[in-house]
Amino acid sequence: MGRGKTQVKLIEDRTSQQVPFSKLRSGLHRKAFQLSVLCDAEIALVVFSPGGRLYEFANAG
Amino acid sequence: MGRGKTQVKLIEDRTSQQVPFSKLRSGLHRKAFQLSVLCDAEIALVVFSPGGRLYEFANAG
DNA sequence: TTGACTATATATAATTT
DNA sequence: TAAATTATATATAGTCA
Repeated sequence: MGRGKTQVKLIEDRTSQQVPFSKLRSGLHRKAFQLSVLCDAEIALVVFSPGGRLYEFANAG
Repeated sequence: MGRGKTQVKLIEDRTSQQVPFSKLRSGLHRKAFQLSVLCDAEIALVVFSPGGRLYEFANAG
């Protein structure tokens, strides 16, 4: 998306991963939230960054 | 998205939830996959539909 | 950097078949 | 009708402050 078309392939450089990781993770979280609200779905989402940091989303349904 | 703007609020009618649920769940899965590949992230995603069906995505990192 | 912008790719609501 | 299409809303890659 955006100005360039992205290949779904590994961004090799760890530093270059950081901004995309942050943006995509945040978008994924938003989508999970929307699905949970719109369709009354229970969702758990767990993401570990390459650096080993944990991010999670969960709703109680 | 699409032709109408969607409110982030519960679709009350269970039948009317079904198509959006299927589309949004599939989009969420795709986004999770993209994040896992692009940024070498480990992700687990668990979704229960209102009907109690389980959908999951996980990558081994 | 971290965040804002914006041009453009993508996702999807409504529609059609 | 379930799948394909299409028009449009949304997400985001690249850019810049």
